[in-house]
Amino acid sequence: MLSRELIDSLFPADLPEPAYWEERYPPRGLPDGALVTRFAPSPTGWLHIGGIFAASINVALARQSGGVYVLRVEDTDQARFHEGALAQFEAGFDYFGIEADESDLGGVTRGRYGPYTQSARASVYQSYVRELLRTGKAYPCFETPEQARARTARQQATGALPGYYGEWALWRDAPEEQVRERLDAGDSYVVRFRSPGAGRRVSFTDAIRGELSADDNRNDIVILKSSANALRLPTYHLAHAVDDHLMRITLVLRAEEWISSVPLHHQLFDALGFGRIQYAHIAPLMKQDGGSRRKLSKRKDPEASVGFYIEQGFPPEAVRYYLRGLANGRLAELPLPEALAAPIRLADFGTAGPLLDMVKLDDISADFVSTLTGDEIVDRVLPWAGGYDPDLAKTLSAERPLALRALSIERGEGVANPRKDLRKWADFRPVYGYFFPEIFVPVTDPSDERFGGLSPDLVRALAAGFADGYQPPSASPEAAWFDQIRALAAALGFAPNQKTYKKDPDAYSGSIADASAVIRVLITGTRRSPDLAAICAALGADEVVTRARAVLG
RNA sequence: GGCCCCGUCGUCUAGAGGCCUAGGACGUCGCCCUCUCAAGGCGGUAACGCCGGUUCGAAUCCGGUCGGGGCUACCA
Repeated sequence: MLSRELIDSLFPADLPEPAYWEERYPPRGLPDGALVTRFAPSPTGWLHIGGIFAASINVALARQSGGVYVLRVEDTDQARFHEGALAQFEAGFDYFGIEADESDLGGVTRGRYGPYTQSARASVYQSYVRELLRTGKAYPCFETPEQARARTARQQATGALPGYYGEWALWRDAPEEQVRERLDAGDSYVVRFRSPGAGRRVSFTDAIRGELSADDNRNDIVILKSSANALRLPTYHLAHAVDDHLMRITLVLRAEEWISSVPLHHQLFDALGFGRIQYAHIAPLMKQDGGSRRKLSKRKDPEASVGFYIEQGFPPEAVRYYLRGLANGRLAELPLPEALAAPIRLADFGTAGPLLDMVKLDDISADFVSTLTGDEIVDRVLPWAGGYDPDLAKTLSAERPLALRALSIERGEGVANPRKDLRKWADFRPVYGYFFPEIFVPVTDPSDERFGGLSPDLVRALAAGFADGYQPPSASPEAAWFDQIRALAAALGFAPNQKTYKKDPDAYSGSIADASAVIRVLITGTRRSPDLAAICAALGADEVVTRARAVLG
């Protein structure tokens, strides 16, 4: 064992003892059953949608049990730190309404267990590393990265298990003189954990998966990164043990890729003298890729990034509802408000990774939007457009009454079967844009394919006839308004209905549906729209006639 | 290579030995409604990865196998 004097010389003289931290971060004294949870992302870019998934579960678990939800930033990897990631985290959490009880986000520390950013807690970890060194449960290791690579290569070549253990662990029991020599030479070192693992099997309980077992860890993993770094930070494993213990977390819910590390983490907690914490490992969100499925990847899949949902303007309620249903299948069968209010149960989690189904999300989203009033929709589209479609934002705020008229067609109060044509705010322009003269692009070419292949002459005749004799919808029923199109179509040789047309296609110019499609395209620029009479009422007679004439040149 | 996790319709899942000729939802297909959509109504399609075993009886238990995913970093 290395001398106390040598070990202490490795750290600042004023570095606190572990007892200091224990006192500074006392047990929370919460009632039994109150869960203290956390979500701990790394600031390496946009938050992954899986992060929102995990964060929402953590908040729900904390809130429903009367506990606390902590947001911790794990920035121990300085090389991968991404400028702006923190702001994007904030934007993401904000969008989805996920608010931490304790965090550093926004530049303000809320909570008395902070700081909640690992790079700001370097001395906390160091106190514990020094303690581990003093008690011989850790040791300095001077193996260089090149040597480590060579070691791994040799292990692979000989079929040995990779890692730093047994005969490969050259610095595990190095004599003090040797250590001192390298230190004097100014060589950098890392600190490794002296694993007590003896190659036995261990078993443990996962809150979601139940009883699990594995080979015990016997690898002397690195716990404190190279002394060559200006800021000496720990690796994930040590940081996890120290932070989750000191922040008095009671449930560590994380992705299943960490299951393999549980034996190691137990060793670490034991060596540190910490009580073990309950783990719950959730399956990652997956993506279909050819014949197989893989983890959703931020690099390859746009829908993996939280930014995607914000840019597209998916209502957060819909996304949260969908995600909640993925967490607990039972909740997917409940109506949205009930599902969002119902408790999440760890035991109800599936253990296989679900595929993210964007079609299903669209369906949920369309359902949700159909329950909103026109005012609510405008209030949501406006801020979205402010960021992603400035022209639309301008138009919308100038023409709010028109927008409300547009959004009252076949939706809103008293409508038994509301339209479900809006899934996300980016849909607004393609679906409702034609209501606004400022952003509407008239159809001027009579042979435009949107007219369905009708002859240009017929298109012009329809347009002229409609414009010339145009009767705006009055108090009269919509059916009566449509009569003018019927009459016009009949005069131009269109069949009065589909059935008649189908019986003898050659006898007609087309069916009433074809004629009406032309009017529709003239007025809206698209073959898909709500009731024509209602649209024309919203637009006003002048605009309708102008649009109809656009194709006459 | 070693170890770990996972495996019911295309997707999310219900199912904890007989209630299962496997249920629901989304998708998809057909029909109805209809001036086009979006919907809505009705109906259909479609799954227990495979092989053994235990049992009177297995999607459910056991073993194996195949497939997918993960860990095996001074990344988390």
